[in-house]
Amino acid sequence: MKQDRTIDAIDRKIITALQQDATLSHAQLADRVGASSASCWRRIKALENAGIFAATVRLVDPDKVGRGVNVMCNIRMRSHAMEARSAFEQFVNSRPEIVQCFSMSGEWDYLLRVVVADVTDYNRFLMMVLLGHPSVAAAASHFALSMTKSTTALPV
Amino acid sequence: MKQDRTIDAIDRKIITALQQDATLSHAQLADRVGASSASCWRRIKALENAGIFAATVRLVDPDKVGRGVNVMCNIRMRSHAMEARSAFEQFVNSRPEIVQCFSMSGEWDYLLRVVVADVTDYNRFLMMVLLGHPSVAAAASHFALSMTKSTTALPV
DNA sequence: CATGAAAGCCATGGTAA
DNA sequence: TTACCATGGCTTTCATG
Repeated sequence: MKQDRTIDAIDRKIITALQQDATLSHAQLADRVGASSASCWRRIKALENAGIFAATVRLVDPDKVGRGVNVMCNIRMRSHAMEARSAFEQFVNSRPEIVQCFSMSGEWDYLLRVVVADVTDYNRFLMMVLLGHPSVAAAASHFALSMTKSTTALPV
Repeated sequence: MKQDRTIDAIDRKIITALQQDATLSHAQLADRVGASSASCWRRIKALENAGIFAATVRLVDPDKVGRGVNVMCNIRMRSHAMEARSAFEQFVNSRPEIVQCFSMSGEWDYLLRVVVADVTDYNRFLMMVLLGHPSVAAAASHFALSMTKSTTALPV
Protein backbone atom coordinates (compact mmCIF):
# COMPACT_ATOMS: atom_id res chain seq x y z
CA MET A 1 0.00 0.00 0.00
CA LYS A 2 3.09 2.24 0.08
CA GLN A 3 2.61 3.55 -3.40
CA ASP A 4 4.00 6.81 -4.64
CA ARG A 5 1.83 9.83 -4.73
CA THR A 6 1.93 13.15 -6.48
CA ILE A 7 2.09 15.88 -3.89
CA ASP A 8 0.41 19.11 -4.86
CA ALA A 9 0.40 22.53 -3.25
CA ILE A 10 -2.39 21.73 -0.81
CA ASP A 11 -0.70 18.51 0.27
CA ARG A 12 2.41 20.52 0.95
CA LYS A 13 0.47 22.96 3.07
CA ILE A 14 -1.05 20.09 5.02
CA ILE A 15 2.32 18.46 5.62
CA THR A 16 3.84 21.75 6.67
CA ALA A 17 1.01 22.48 9.07
CA LEU A 18 1.00 19.05 10.68
CA GLN A 19 4.76 19.14 11.09
CA GLN A 20 4.27 22.24 13.22
CA ASP A 21 1.14 21.21 15.06
CA ALA A 22 -0.31 17.76 14.84
CA THR A 23 -3.19 18.57 17.15
CA LEU A 24 -5.01 20.55 14.47
CA SER A 25 -8.42 19.12 13.72
CA HIS A 26 -9.40 18.46 10.14
CA ALA A 27 -11.66 21.47 10.29
CA GLN A 28 -8.92 23.80 11.50
CA LEU A 29 -6.60 22.37 8.89
CA ALA A 30 -9.25 22.89 6.27
CA ASP A 31 -9.53 26.63 6.50
CA ARG A 32 -5.80 26.97 7.02
CA VAL A 33 -4.96 25.31 3.72
CA GLY A 34 -8.03 26.40 1.85
CA ALA A 35 -9.91 23.17 1.40
CA SER A 36 -12.81 21.33 2.96
CA SER A 37 -12.58 19.15 6.02
CA ALA A 38 -13.44 16.05 4.03
CA SER A 39 -10.81 16.82 1.44
CA CYS A 40 -8.19 17.24 4.14
CA TRP A 41 -9.18 13.94 5.64
CA ARG A 42 -8.87 12.14 2.30
CA ARG A 43 -5.50 13.72 1.59
CA ILE A 44 -4.09 12.86 4.98
CA LYS A 45 -5.20 9.27 4.56
CA ALA A 46 -3.55 9.13 1.16
CA LEU A 47 -0.35 10.62 2.54
CA GLU A 48 -0.37 8.05 5.32
CA ASN A 49 -0.84 5.25 2.82
CA ALA A 50 2.06 6.62 0.82
CA GLY A 51 4.19 6.33 3.96
CA ILE A 52 5.00 10.01 4.02
CA PHE A 53 3.86 10.47 7.59
CA ALA A 54 5.72 8.74 10.36
CA ALA A 55 4.80 8.93 14.02
CA THR A 56 2.99 11.69 15.83
CA VAL A 57 5.04 12.63 18.86
CA ARG A 58 5.00 14.98 21.77
CA LEU A 59 8.14 17.06 22.16
CA VAL A 60 9.50 17.90 25.59
CA ASP A 61 11.61 20.78 26.82
CA PRO A 62 15.17 19.44 27.26
CA ASP A 63 16.00 21.80 30.11
CA LYS A 64 12.93 20.79 32.06
CA VAL A 65 13.89 17.13 32.08
CA GLY A 66 17.57 17.61 32.76
CA ARG A 67 18.84 17.08 29.22
CA GLY A 68 19.81 20.60 28.37
CA VAL A 69 23.37 19.91 27.33
CA ASN A 70 24.19 18.66 23.85
CA VAL A 71 27.47 17.01 23.03
CA MET A 72 28.58 16.03 19.56
CA CYS A 73 30.82 13.04 19.63
CA ASN A 74 32.87 11.77 16.72
CA ILE A 75 33.68 8.09 16.82
CA ARG A 76 36.41 6.13 15.17
CA MET A 77 35.88 2.40 15.05
CA ARG A 78 38.41 -0.27 15.78
CA SER A 79 37.08 -2.33 12.92
CA HIS A 80 34.89 -1.63 9.93
CA ALA A 81 33.66 -5.16 9.67
CA MET A 82 29.94 -5.47 9.24
CA GLU A 83 29.42 -7.26 12.52
CA ALA A 84 31.35 -4.64 14.46
CA ARG A 85 29.29 -1.93 12.85
CA SER A 86 25.97 -3.56 13.52
CA ALA A 87 26.96 -4.32 17.09
CA PHE A 88 27.84 -0.68 17.60
CA GLU A 89 24.64 0.55 16.01
CA GLN A 90 22.66 -1.79 18.19
CA PHE A 91 24.49 -0.38 21.19
CA VAL A 92 23.66 3.15 20.06
CA ASN A 93 20.02 2.26 19.79
CA SER A 94 20.01 0.87 23.29
CA ARG A 95 21.31 4.09 24.83
CA PRO A 96 18.56 6.68 25.26
CA GLU A 97 20.96 9.58 25.84
CA ILE A 98 22.21 9.11 22.28
CA VAL A 99 19.43 10.73 20.33
CA GLN A 100 21.04 10.89 16.91
CA CYS A 101 23.67 8.85 15.17
CA PHE A 102 25.01 9.34 11.69
CA SER A 103 27.38 7.11 9.81
CA MET A 104 29.79 9.60 8.33
CA SER A 105 32.05 10.03 5.38
CA GLY A 106 35.47 11.47 6.09
CA GLU A 107 37.93 10.89 8.87
CA TRP A 108 35.39 9.80 11.48
CA ASP A 109 33.07 6.83 11.31
CA TYR A 110 30.13 8.08 13.33
CA LEU A 111 28.76 11.29 14.69
CA LEU A 112 26.62 11.06 17.80
CA ARG A 113 24.46 13.66 19.42
CA VAL A 114 24.29 12.96 23.11
CA VAL A 115 21.96 14.77 25.52
CA VAL A 116 23.08 15.02 29.10
CA ALA A 117 22.44 17.11 32.21
CA ASP A 118 25.92 18.58 32.61
CA VAL A 119 29.63 18.03 32.08
CA THR A 120 29.90 15.56 34.93
CA ASP A 121 27.09 13.56 33.46
CA TYR A 122 28.82 13.49 30.10
CA ASN A 123 32.10 12.48 31.64
CA ARG A 124 30.43 9.48 33.18
CA PHE A 125 28.80 8.57 29.88
CA LEU A 126 32.04 8.95 27.96
CA MET A 127 34.22 7.01 30.36
CA MET A 128 31.89 4.33 31.58
CA VAL A 129 29.70 3.77 28.57
CA LEU A 130 31.16 4.91 25.29
CA LEU A 131 34.84 4.22 25.74
CA GLY A 132 33.91 0.97 27.40
CA HIS A 133 32.51 -0.31 24.16
CA PRO A 134 34.87 -2.75 22.40
CA SER A 135 34.28 -1.30 18.92
CA VAL A 136 35.25 2.24 19.85
CA ALA A 137 38.86 3.13 19.05
CA ALA A 138 38.66 6.87 19.62
CA ALA A 139 36.16 9.56 20.46
CA ALA A 140 36.30 13.33 20.08
CA SER A 141 33.69 15.31 21.96
CA HIS A 142 32.47 18.79 21.21
CA PHE A 143 30.13 20.61 23.56
CA ALA A 144 27.34 22.77 22.27
CA LEU A 145 27.11 26.11 24.01
CA SER A 146 23.53 26.53 22.96
CA MET A 147 20.97 25.15 20.59
CA THR A 148 20.13 27.94 18.20
CA LYS A 149 17.70 26.00 16.09
CA SER A 150 16.06 22.64 16.33
CA THR A 151 13.10 21.62 14.26
CA THR A 152 11.58 18.33 13.23
CA ALA A 153 9.90 19.98 10.28
CA LEU A 154 11.41 19.15 6.91
CA PRO A 155 10.87 21.59 4.07
CA VAL A 156 8.39 20.36 1.49
CA MET B 1 2.02 29.30 35.50
CA LYS B 2 5.32 27.67 34.52
CA GLN B 3 6.09 26.44 37.98
CA ASP B 4 8.36 23.53 38.71
CA ARG B 5 6.91 20.16 39.35
CA THR B 6 8.12 17.00 40.98
CA ILE B 7 8.07 14.25 38.41
CA ASP B 8 7.35 10.79 39.73
CA ALA B 9 7.58 7.39 38.13
CA ILE B 10 4.14 7.54 36.53
CA ASP B 11 4.81 10.99 35.10
CA ARG B 12 7.96 9.61 33.57
CA LYS B 13 6.04 6.77 31.99
CA ILE B 14 3.53 9.21 30.59
CA ILE B 15 6.24 11.44 29.15
CA THR B 16 8.03 8.47 27.65
CA ALA B 17 4.87 7.13 26.09
CA LEU B 18 3.78 10.45 24.61
CA GLN B 19 7.22 11.07 23.22
CA GLN B 20 6.80 7.88 21.20
CA ASP B 21 3.15 8.23 20.28
CA ALA B 22 1.17 11.35 20.99
CA THR B 23 -2.02 9.91 19.51
CA LEU B 24 -2.62 7.69 22.52
CA SER B 25 -5.92 8.40 24.21
CA HIS B 26 -6.04 8.95 27.92
CA ALA B 27 -7.56 5.53 28.33
CA GLN B 28 -4.81 3.80 26.38
CA LEU B 29 -2.24 5.76 28.29
CA ALA B 30 -3.92 4.83 31.53
CA ASP B 31 -3.49 1.10 31.32
CA ARG B 32 -0.05 1.51 29.79
CA VAL B 33 1.28 3.41 32.79
CA GLY B 34 -0.88 1.77 35.41
CA ALA B 35 -3.16 4.61 36.41
CA SER B 36 -6.69 5.75 35.76
CA SER B 37 -7.74 7.77 32.77
CA ALA B 38 -8.67 10.73 34.91
CA SER B 39 -5.37 10.63 36.74
CA CYS B 40 -3.52 10.63 33.43
CA TRP B 41 -5.50 13.59 32.29
CA ARG B 42 -4.69 15.56 35.45
CA ARG B 43 -1.01 14.70 35.24
CA ILE B 44 -0.75 15.71 31.61
CA LYS B 45 -2.40 19.00 32.37
CA ALA B 46 0.05 19.60 35.21
CA LEU B 47 3.00 18.72 32.99
CA GLU B 48 1.73 21.12 30.37
CA ASN B 49 1.42 23.88 32.96
CA ALA B 50 4.95 23.16 34.09
CA GLY B 51 6.10 23.74 30.51
CA ILE B 52 7.55 20.29 30.18
CA PHE B 53 5.64 19.50 27.03
CA ALA B 54 6.32 21.47 23.91
CA ALA B 55 4.52 21.00 20.62
CA THR B 56 2.85 17.88 19.30
CA VAL B 57 4.17 17.28 15.82
CA ARG B 58 3.79 14.89 12.96
CA LEU B 59 7.06 13.45 11.70
CA VAL B 60 7.60 12.82 8.01
CA ASP B 61 9.82 10.36 6.17
CA PRO B 62 12.81 12.35 4.86
CA ASP B 63 13.30 10.12 1.83
CA LYS B 64 9.68 10.50 0.78
CA VAL B 65 9.91 14.27 0.63
CA GLY B 66 13.30 14.47 -1.00
CA ARG B 67 15.33 15.32 2.10
CA GLY B 68 17.14 12.04 2.56
CA VAL B 69 20.66 13.43 2.65
CA ASN B 70 22.12 14.89 5.84
CA VAL B 71 25.11 17.16 5.80
CA MET B 72 26.90 18.42 8.88
CA CYS B 73 28.44 21.77 8.31
CA ASN B 74 30.90 23.50 10.61
CA ILE B 75 30.94 27.24 10.40
CA ARG B 76 33.60 29.74 11.32
CA MET B 77 32.43 33.30 11.69
CA ARG B 78 34.12 36.38 10.38
CA SER B 79 33.22 38.21 13.55
CA HIS B 80 32.08 37.19 16.98
CA ALA B 81 30.30 40.43 17.66
CA MET B 82 26.86 40.04 19.05
CA GLU B 83 25.16 41.63 16.09
CA ALA B 84 26.96 39.37 13.63
CA ARG B 85 25.95 36.35 15.66
CA SER B 86 22.32 37.29 15.94
CA ALA B 87 22.18 38.15 12.26
CA PHE B 88 23.56 34.73 11.42
CA GLU B 89 21.18 32.96 13.78
CA GLN B 90 18.31 34.82 12.24
CA PHE B 91 19.51 33.72 8.84
CA VAL B 92 19.68 30.12 10.05
CA ASN B 93 16.14 30.31 11.30
CA SER B 94 14.94 31.59 7.96
CA ARG B 95 16.38 28.63 6.05
CA PRO B 96 14.15 25.56 6.29
CA GLU B 97 16.82 23.16 5.02
CA ILE B 98 18.85 23.95 8.14
CA VAL B 99 17.03 21.86 10.70
CA GLN B 100 19.49 22.10 13.56
CA CYS B 101 22.06 24.65 14.59
CA PHE B 102 24.34 24.51 17.60
CA SER B 103 26.66 27.19 18.83
CA MET B 104 29.80 25.24 19.56
CA SER B 105 32.80 25.32 21.81
CA GLY B 106 36.12 24.52 20.18
CA GLU B 107 37.60 25.50 16.87
CA TRP B 108 34.31 26.05 15.05
CA ASP B 109 31.60 28.51 15.89
CA TYR B 110 28.51 26.67 14.70
CA LEU B 111 27.46 23.23 13.66
CA LEU B 112 24.57 22.98 11.23
CA ARG B 113 22.60 19.97 10.17
CA VAL B 114 21.33 20.53 6.68
CA VAL B 115 18.83 18.27 4.92
CA VAL B 116 18.99 18.13 1.15
CA ALA B 117 17.96 15.90 -1.73
CA ASP B 118 21.42 15.10 -3.06
CA VAL B 119 24.96 16.36 -3.52
CA THR B 120 24.00 18.76 -6.28
CA ASP B 121 21.35 20.22 -4.06
CA TYR B 122 23.86 20.71 -1.28
CA ASN B 123 26.36 22.29 -3.60
CA ARG B 124 23.80 24.88 -4.55
CA PHE B 125 22.98 25.54 -0.92
CA LEU B 126 26.62 25.84 0.07
CA MET B 127 27.68 28.10 -2.78
CA MET B 128 24.65 30.25 -3.24
CA VAL B 129 23.26 30.46 0.26
CA LEU B 130 25.73 29.68 3.00
CA LEU B 131 28.96 31.05 1.60
CA GLY B 132 27.02 34.02 0.32
CA HIS B 133 26.31 35.11 3.86
CA PRO B 134 28.55 37.98 5.00
CA SER B 135 29.20 36.52 8.45
CA VAL B 136 30.54 33.21 7.22
CA ALA B 137 34.32 33.06 6.99
CA ALA B 138 34.69 29.32 6.41
CA ALA B 139 32.60 26.17 6.18
CA ALA B 140 33.56 22.52 6.43
CA SER B 141 30.96 20.03 5.24
CA HIS B 142 30.68 16.40 6.21
CA PHE B 143 28.19 14.11 4.50
CA ALA B 144 26.29 11.50 6.42
CA LEU B 145 26.23 8.13 4.71
CA SER B 146 23.21 7.06 6.68
CA MET B 147 21.16 8.00 9.67
CA THR B 148 21.52 5.16 12.11
CA LYS B 149 19.44 6.66 14.86
CA SER B 150 17.16 9.64 15.12
CA THR B 151 14.72 10.12 17.92
CA THR B 152 12.93 13.09 19.39
CA ALA B 153 12.44 11.24 22.64
CA LEU B 154 14.59 12.45 25.49
CA PRO B 155 15.29 10.04 28.33
CA VAL B 156 13.42 10.85 31.51
C1' DC C 1 -12.78 12.43 -10.83
C1' DA C 2 -11.94 15.28 -6.98
C1' DT C 3 -14.14 18.49 -4.32
C1' DG C 4 -17.36 20.69 -0.94
C1' DA C 5 -21.38 20.62 1.89
C1' DA C 6 -24.11 18.20 5.28
C1' DA C 7 -25.31 14.78 8.67
C1' DG C 8 -24.84 10.87 11.95
C1' DC C 9 -22.29 8.11 14.66
C1' DC C 10 -18.97 7.30 17.85
C1' DA C 11 -15.13 7.99 20.74
C1' DT C 12 -13.21 11.10 23.51
C1' DG C 13 -12.44 14.57 27.00
C1' DG C 14 -14.02 16.46 31.04
C1' DT C 15 -16.68 16.36 35.36
C1' DA C 16 -19.15 14.74 39.21
C1' DA C 17 -19.88 11.47 42.72
C1' DT D 1 -11.33 5.45 41.00
C1' DT D 2 -15.56 4.71 38.50
C1' DA D 3 -19.40 6.20 35.81
C1' DC D 4 -21.77 9.35 33.26
C1' DC D 5 -22.68 13.01 29.94
C1' DA D 6 -22.08 16.03 26.27
C1' DT D 7 -18.98 18.07 23.10
C1' DG D 8 -16.83 17.73 18.93
C1' DG D 9 -14.19 15.36 15.58
C1' DC D 10 -14.12 11.53 12.38
C1' DT D 11 -16.20 9.30 8.58
C1' DT D 12 -19.60 8.55 5.00
C1' DT D 13 -22.88 9.99 1.71
C1' DC D 14 -24.37 12.78 -1.95
C1' DA D 15 -24.55 16.41 -5.21
C1' DT D 16 -21.74 19.42 -7.95
C1' DG D 17 -18.12 21.50 -10.95
